[in-house]
Amino acid sequence: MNTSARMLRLLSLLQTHRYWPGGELARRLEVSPRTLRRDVDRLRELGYVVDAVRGVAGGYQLRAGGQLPPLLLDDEEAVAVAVSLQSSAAGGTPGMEETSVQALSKVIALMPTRLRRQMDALRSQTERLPWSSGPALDPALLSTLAQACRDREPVHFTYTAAVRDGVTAEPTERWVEPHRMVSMGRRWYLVAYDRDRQDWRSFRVDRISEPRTTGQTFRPRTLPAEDALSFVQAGIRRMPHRYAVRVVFETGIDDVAAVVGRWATVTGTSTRAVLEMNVDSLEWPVFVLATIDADFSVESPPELAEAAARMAARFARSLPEAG
Amino acid sequence: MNTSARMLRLLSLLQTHRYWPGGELARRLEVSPRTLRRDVDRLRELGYVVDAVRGVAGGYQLRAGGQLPPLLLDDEEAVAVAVSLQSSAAGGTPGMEETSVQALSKVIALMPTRLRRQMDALRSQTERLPWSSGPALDPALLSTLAQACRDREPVHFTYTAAVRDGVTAEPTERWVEPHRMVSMGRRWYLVAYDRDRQDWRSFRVDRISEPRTTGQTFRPRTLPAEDALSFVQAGIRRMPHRYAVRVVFETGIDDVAAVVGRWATVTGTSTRAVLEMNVDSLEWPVFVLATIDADFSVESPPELAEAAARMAARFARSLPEAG
DNA sequence: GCGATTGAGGCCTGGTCCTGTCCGCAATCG
DNA sequence: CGATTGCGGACAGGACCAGGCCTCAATCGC
Repeated sequence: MNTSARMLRLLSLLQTHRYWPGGELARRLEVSPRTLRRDVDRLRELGYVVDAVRGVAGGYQLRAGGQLPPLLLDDEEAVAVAVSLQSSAAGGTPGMEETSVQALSKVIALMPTRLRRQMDALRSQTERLPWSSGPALDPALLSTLAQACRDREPVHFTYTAAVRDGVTAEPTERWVEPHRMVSMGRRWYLVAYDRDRQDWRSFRVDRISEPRTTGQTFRPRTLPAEDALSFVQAGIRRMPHRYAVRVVFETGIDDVAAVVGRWATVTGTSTRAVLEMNVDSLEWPVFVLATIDADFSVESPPELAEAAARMAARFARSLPEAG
Repeated sequence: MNTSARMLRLLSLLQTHRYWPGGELARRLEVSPRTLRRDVDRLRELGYVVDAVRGVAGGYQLRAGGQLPPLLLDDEEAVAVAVSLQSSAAGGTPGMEETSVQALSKVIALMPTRLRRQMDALRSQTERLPWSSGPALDPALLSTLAQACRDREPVHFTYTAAVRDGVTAEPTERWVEPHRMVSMGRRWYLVAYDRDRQDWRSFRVDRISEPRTTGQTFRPRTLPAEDALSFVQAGIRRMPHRYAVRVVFETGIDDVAAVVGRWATVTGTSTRAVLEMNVDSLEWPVFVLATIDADFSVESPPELAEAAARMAARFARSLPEAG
C-alpha cells in the first residue's frame, strides 16, 4: 500500500475508534511498529494532534487540534450529513443557509450514486416541518446552482414565473450567468445575469427546474448593487407580498420574538408587542396566533382575522359547552 | 512538502473548485506538471474518479465515484455540518438520529475549540422548533455518550430522576457501562449497565449531566433484551406518561398522519381519524388541534380540552364580534 | 484542416525518503 | 521492580519519487 493511502487509513482508524494501541494499528496497516510511529509523527507534522499514552494499555488517540482533519465518513454517516445539511439549507438554521449549501454541494457532488439514492429515499420520508410552507427544496437543485455560481458556469433552466392576478405564466427557458445564491427567510433566490434579456435578475429557486450546465465558464460581471442580498431585497420590495400582517399582542416583545424569530419584525414594549410581516400564505401567521399565549388583535389583513375566526369557531363547535 | 500532505491539498483543491487546469494545480502544489499528473494518477489508484478534459481550457475535475473522498471542510462549513447534525440528532430527521450522533461525535471530537465556540454561539441563537418541548439537548453530551458506547468506556454522570407525584428526586451519581444510545420520538435514552445497582437501566439523556470518562475500557456484557430499542420501549411502557391523549377528528387519517407523523398512532377511516399519543406536555397536542383544519372532539385528557377551551376563549376575546 | 494548447504516459536518471531492524530510554501500571 | 508500550536515534538497503524529455491524443479557435 501507498504511503498516502496508509496515512488516510490511519486517520480514518483514529477517527472511528477513540483509542488504539500502537501494535494494533501497525498490524492493521501492515507495517512495523516503527513505521507506525513515523506515520503518527507525519500526522503531527501535518498539524493534527495525536495523543499518546505510554505504559501498559497505552495507545494513540486523535484529539481536537488547531485544524479539522479530513473527515472520513462511512456511507451511513455521509447520508446523515447530507440529509441534515439539506434541512439546514432549507432554512432550518437561520443565518447558516449559505454555508450549509456550500458544504452540501461538496458532499453531494462527490457522493456515489448509491448514496444519493439512499439520501433521496430518506428525504422523501422526512416529515415536513410544520411551519414550512410550499414544496421542499430539491437539494440537488440547490447544490447544482451553488456549484455553478462557484465555478462560474453558465446555466440553462426552465423558469415558471409567479402567478400574477390569477394568471399562471408559461414556463420559460433561461440562459444565465449565475452570480450568487441568497437565502431570504425560508426562501432561496439565485441572482444571475440573464443572457437573453441582457440584464440582472433574481430567480426564486423553487420555480427553477431542470438546470443544465455545459461545463464552460464565463467571465464574471459586476453586479449593479452593493451585494447580492440587497439586490434581492430590492426586487422583493418592488414585488409586494400578498398579505401585510400586523398584529398587536398583549405581551412582551420577547415572547413574540421567541416564536417568530427572524422571520418578522417585532416592535413594542415589555407588555405590548407589534408584529409585522409580509407573507404569501396565512398558515404561518395563524400558527403564530395560536402559539403565543396572549390576547391579540389583528389589525391587518382582514383575511387573517377571518382565518382566526374560523379556527375559533371550529374550536367552539368541537368543545363541549362546559361552564 | 510531503507527498501525503500534497495529496491532501490536491484533494482539497479539487473539492473547493470544480475545475482546475493542470498547470494551475502544479503551480499551487509547487511541483512539475509531470508530477501533478502522477499525483492525479495516485488519486485514481485510491479509488477517486478524476475527470480530465484535454485541449485548450482543459483541466481536472473530481467526480462522484465509488467511494466518498475524505471531506475537507473549511471552518465555516465544519460549523454548519456540526450544527445541522445537531438538529438531526435531536429528532429533526426521524430514523436518522443514531447515525447523526455518530457523525456528530466524529466532528465534535476533532473540532478545534475556536470552532466549538462558534458552534455554541450559533446553536444558542438558533430558534427552537415550535414542537420541540423541553430544553434542547446538549450535542456535546450526546456525542460524549455516543463515543463512550462506541469505545466501551465506563461513564460517571449525575442523574436527576423524573419527578414523581410532585416530589423532585435528588440527583444521584451513576457509574455505568454504556451500551447503546436510543432515540425514541424526540427523546434520547442511554441504555447502560449500572455498576452500583448491578442491573441494566435506561437513562433519559436530558437528565444526565457532567459525564466523565476515565479512559479505561470494559468488557461488553450481553443485554437481557432483543435489542436496545425494545429494552427502552419496555421501560417506557411500564412508566406511563402524564397524559394519554385521544382525539377524534372529522377528517381522513391521511390529513392527521401528515401532521403528527410518527409521533403518534392514527387509526380510522378516510372520514374519521382517531389520534392517540402519550405525552408529558400539552403543547404539542394543542398545536395539532390548531393545525389540522377539521372538527374534532377531545376524548381525553380533560386537561387538553381545557387547554383548547382556553385558546378558544383567547381567540374569542381577541377577535371583533363580527357576524 | 492546421496549429496551439493541454492531458496521457513511457522511459530514464539521480537522489530522496521510506522501511525495517536494533537499540537504549522514558513513562506507566501492577 | 519488571512488564508493557511509546520515543526516537542510527543505519543499510531499496523502493519510489520527481523532473526532464519524448511521442501521442484530444480539443478548440482560426
